[in-house]
Amino acid sequence: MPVTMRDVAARAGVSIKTVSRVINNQPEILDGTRQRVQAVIDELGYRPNAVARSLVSGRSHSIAIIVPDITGPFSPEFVFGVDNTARAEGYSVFLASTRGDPEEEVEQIERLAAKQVDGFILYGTRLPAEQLRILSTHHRMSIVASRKIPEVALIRLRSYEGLQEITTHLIRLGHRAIGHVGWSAGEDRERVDGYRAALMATGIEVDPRWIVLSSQRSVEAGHLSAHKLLQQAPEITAITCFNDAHALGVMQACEELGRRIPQDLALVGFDDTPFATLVKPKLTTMRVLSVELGQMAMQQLLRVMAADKPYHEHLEVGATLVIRESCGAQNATAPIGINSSL
Amino acid sequence: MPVTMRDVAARAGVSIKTVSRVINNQPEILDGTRQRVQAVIDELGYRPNAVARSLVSGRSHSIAIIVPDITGPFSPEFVFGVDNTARAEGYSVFLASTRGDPEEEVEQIERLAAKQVDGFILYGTRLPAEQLRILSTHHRMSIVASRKIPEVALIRLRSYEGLQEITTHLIRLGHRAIGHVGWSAGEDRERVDGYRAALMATGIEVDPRWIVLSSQRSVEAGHLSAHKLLQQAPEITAITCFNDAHALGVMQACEELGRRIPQDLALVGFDDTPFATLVKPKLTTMRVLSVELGQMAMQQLLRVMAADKPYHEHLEVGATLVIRESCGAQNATAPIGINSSL
DNA sequence: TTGTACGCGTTATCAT
DNA sequence: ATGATAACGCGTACAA
Repeated sequence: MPVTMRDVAARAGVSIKTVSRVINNQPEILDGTRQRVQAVIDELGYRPNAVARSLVSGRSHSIAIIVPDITGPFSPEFVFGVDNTARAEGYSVFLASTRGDPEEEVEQIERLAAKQVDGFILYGTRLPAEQLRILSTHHRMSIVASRKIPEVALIRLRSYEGLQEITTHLIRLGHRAIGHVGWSAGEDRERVDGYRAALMATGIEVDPRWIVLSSQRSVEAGHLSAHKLLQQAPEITAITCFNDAHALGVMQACEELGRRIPQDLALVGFDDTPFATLVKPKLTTMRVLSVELGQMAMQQLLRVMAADKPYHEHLEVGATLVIRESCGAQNATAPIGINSSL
Repeated sequence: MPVTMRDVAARAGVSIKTVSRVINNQPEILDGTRQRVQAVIDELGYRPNAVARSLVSGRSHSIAIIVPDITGPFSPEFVFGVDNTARAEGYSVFLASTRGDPEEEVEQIERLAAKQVDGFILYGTRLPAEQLRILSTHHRMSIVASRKIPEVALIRLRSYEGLQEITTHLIRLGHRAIGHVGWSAGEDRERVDGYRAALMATGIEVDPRWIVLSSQRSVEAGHLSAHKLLQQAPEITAITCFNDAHALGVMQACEELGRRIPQDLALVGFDDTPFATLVKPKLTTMRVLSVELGQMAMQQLLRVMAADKPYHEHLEVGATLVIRESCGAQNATAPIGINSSL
């Protein structure tokens, strides 16, 4: 049914190869024939079949992004960044959400590998390091994570250092009993660990009651965790959070409990989601440049795909502390949120 | 380099066709041979090449979602809904952001059509109705929009009726001078028009000064529009908005101008983004079930793809008024936001 | 039950 | 400069 090169060739009275030359702008061809063939192409509305091309060339000019949850805090921005760079380089983008299920992650990789995608970007993968190393030997991929994963192409988000910085900031403001509303799944515990490290570095012993972990990253999860935390450790004067969503949940809980922020309790988030500037008090948090992160990941993947041997590379990306109102910092400055557009 | 059916066949001492039968679970085969072949498949780590399959079958088991902006207010949820249903049906999903550029929209469709995707979902397309009609004859597609578009498979979001309902609600609360902070692009003016219609139905003449349109849909755009609106028409006592982002911008402006919400000014949004319940006062808005919308679109596309002739179908999806605090309704109830998870 | 041979639409290698 | 023909990896008549 669709028009093929053969149809064009027949109609133009030339061979298939000549049509191929015209399509691919190859030089060895008379201007006359080229124009004649081009005319037929336009007339018949011929469009090259990329699948047939892929079969021959072995390259699909498609890549895949695997994310746990596209609706997550900055997945959309990340995907946007990847998508931009990908298209600029002539790649189409497959997107797959795995709901944080490691098995589904593997399934999707298999399925898309069968479709001959040229590369993968794994964002916030839940797979263990060893499995990622093996996958990296079978498929070209760039991994974006907070963990350190050996022998892969990785962009590491410095979450650990981020929470270290946040916590240290609170310590400098005079806080000693600092709680953490956190999250954990698989090997990813960077943020809690950064929080712990900062306290220990100052010689403060971390009371286990100060930490409440959840397997969710929603506002509601933060809300529940905060209630539990403030009940079992009422002495705390500051709370660090896994992300802004958790922080917002904490704010709700504080309102219910009558604890004022920042007077009675200092609070900091992580991610600098658009919410941060829209709540009262404005949320102190760590800013992550997600769009840029996506661009970096795609660029790294391009290098991985271009290399003819296994290519490992570790890049690190920091998060910057954005001091607003919720932490009660004296010299509070309030930068304009870059994520403020819906 | 990769293992092919031929390799498996040779190693197992059978023909290619026999391997094919094992792969596709066809019955006419001895259990003995099946197991022997399967063993070789596992041993060699053979994986079928979906590209070659596509070339033969003409079906790619891939579909494409085209959105103006993946980071938009409910694009992620929509994509999530599509993705879920798609995977359940064995489809992989291409995603392409067009930044609202109609030309890029067409380019992406062409590019992905060349890759033989089995269908398209166009979400919030900026293309004119006539062009969409033509595209629908060339490609299987489901279109999600607020407009009415003839002769295509469409899921229409009842934005017009939504703004009608919102505005009527405000009129019932006693407001007469009602403004609109809006957006327009291409043929899509449903929301302003719904607002207008409601006022006119009550016999209120719409003062042009009451309407400020912007080409952006960000908080910042709403902020600017609100300043302009309140300056040129200070008499208004209520504002309807294109979306929640605009409404948040209006809130910022009101704070700067010292106009209290809802006492001095009633305010309503549209979309019921997670923000809505997190700001003070909580935002009255229209809820759109984006995930479900995505599922519907994919299901419609499945019908379009299954049909052997052009298949047109018009579905409509409403938005529900969620009354919170910002509109100053007496009998305010405050449903729990369903979008509250980050 | 199993195998042979051809076709899917394109690119690439050789001739001419 | 152009063309015949063989791949690419798989499915499918049709034959054995």
